[in-house]
Amino acid sequence: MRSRAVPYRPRTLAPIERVPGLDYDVLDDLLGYALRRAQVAMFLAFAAATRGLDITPPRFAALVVIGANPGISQSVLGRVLGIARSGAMALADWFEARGWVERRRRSDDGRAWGLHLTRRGERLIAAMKERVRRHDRRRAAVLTAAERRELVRLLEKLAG
Amino acid sequence: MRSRAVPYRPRTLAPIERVPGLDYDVLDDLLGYALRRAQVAMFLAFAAATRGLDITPPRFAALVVIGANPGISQSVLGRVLGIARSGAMALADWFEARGWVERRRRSDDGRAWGLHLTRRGERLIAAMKERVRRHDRRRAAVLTAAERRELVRLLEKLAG
DNA sequence: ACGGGATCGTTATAGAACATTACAATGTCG
DNA sequence: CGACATTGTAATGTTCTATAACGATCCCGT
Repeated sequence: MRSRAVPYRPRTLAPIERVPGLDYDVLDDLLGYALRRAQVAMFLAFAAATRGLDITPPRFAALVVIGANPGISQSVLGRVLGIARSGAMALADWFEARGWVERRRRSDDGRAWGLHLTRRGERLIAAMKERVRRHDRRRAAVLTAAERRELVRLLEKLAG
Repeated sequence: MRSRAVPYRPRTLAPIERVPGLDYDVLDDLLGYALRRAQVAMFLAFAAATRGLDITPPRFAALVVIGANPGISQSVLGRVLGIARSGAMALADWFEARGWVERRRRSDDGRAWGLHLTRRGERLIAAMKERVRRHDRRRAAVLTAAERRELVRLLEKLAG
């Protein structure tokens, strides 16, 4: 059995409960674990912001990136999201089926498609961006503005 | 089509590339996105620490919690990990098949099983904890000790 | 003591998100 | 021109997880 190519992405809406009286041992000592718990919390905010839209964080990120970089290829999109080409293609298909994105031939490369938002996709993502940002801010409101800035700085330093 | 019960867990070893010249738009403004990138970075450290052991973060967390709380029930384990009972059971099965964990009847509750590490499981998790902690520290070494403490504090505040 | 409702483990089923592999078409560069 | 890389695509398989249902057991109000 090959050692698998591993999972660690919140696939659930269930928060990670802090069960009173339970010993978390070394977990409380790991940055990775603290990150995961915070990420799940922020994910709940994201889910609230996009409720009923059938949007996931990767889908959201993809739409934003396509909108900000019209004509981007599926390969590059995959690299940005950290997924394989085939996955990026599935995303593009899904968007296209909904009429949010269209593929146009590129003059500079006969192999690649250029991805573009449709008018409808643009309207949608504009509204979504606002809602996601608002919820993100609201959830982060347990932090002061200075704390929030510091947190972002540390996270980016960590992400390298 | 029902709105799905959503994904956002790093399932891949591929880092989220920072493609030069690309516009990330609102993503750079979202705490959720910064968290995700940092989490992927820490996940790489975890994967390095457990290479070849067929261990994932949820599996690791489960073993640690079982070790620190002998006799814990599958339901509570599920709540701690943020997964459904059925998933916690699958985990327990997997551990048991490997001889790392055993189920014992509990005197106080005829329905529940108590989960316990076997001798072998104890040895394994002890070694694993050390390796994971070491890799976590090493990856976090881009931060000063004070920064690391502050980061953990902010993350826990955010996780609520 | 009893009866209704909650909780535990379990099983079965379904679905999403991926990776991997292979292929043809196109690009690049010696 | 020819070797080699890269693009999109299709097919396949794995893993994680949820959901729903079930019997057994517990708990609590009457």
